[in-house]
Amino acid sequence: MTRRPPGNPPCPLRRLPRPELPVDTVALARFLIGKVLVHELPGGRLSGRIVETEAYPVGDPSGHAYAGATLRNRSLFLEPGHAYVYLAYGRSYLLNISSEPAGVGAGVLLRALEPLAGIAAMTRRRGGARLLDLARGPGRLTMALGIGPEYDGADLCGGGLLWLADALRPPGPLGASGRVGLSREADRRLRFYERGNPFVSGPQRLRA
DNA sequence: AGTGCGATTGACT
DNA sequence: GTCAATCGCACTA
Repeated sequence: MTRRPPGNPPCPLRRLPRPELPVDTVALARFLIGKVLVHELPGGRLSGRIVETEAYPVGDPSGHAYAGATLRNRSLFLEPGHAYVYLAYGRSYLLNISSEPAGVGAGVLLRALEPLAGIAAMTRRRGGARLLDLARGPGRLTMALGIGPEYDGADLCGGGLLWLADALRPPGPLGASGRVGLSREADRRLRFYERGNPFVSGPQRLRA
């Protein structure tokens, strides 16, 4: 290992500018695999490599924007790269990244991260969970990185504390499967993941 | 004002 | 593998 001068970040991370994000929902879901989600906190940086996503495109009856904009889902109608955070089952906050042009409601759910920076802090936030379980699952991911409802509507391409970085290395081959936990549209292959990555969530039958 | 229901998780058989 | 916890939101009356 090469020694670096103190104070330098161990890895160079490049912020993803909005023009580089695919506007199309499914394209964005595939694009995000391998990219890095970063949360800057006073205690240090928390980050993880995105290894699993799900697309909720326009016209999808399972999508939260399907019935039109409401106070809850309005973040899905923002330009690509905004956060849509909502509470599921009264206990877990789930993070989506909006897609499609402004005024069109669609997004991509982040389902799992491979932890990179701040692993000790993430482990504390997750109550001492094992490394493999730190951010494996959409609710676990937000708990590990300290992402809550205060980030609903935040611009991840806008210079804030929560942001997207380019991949440190190219992702391996992508797998595709049906989405997890849906009663409707379960057959559509809108879940994407890095094949063989142990940090991917989901039932075994969906791993393939 | 009341009701039903999740894009889940962790504990338990 | 099964199952209950938990609460904001959308919808009905």
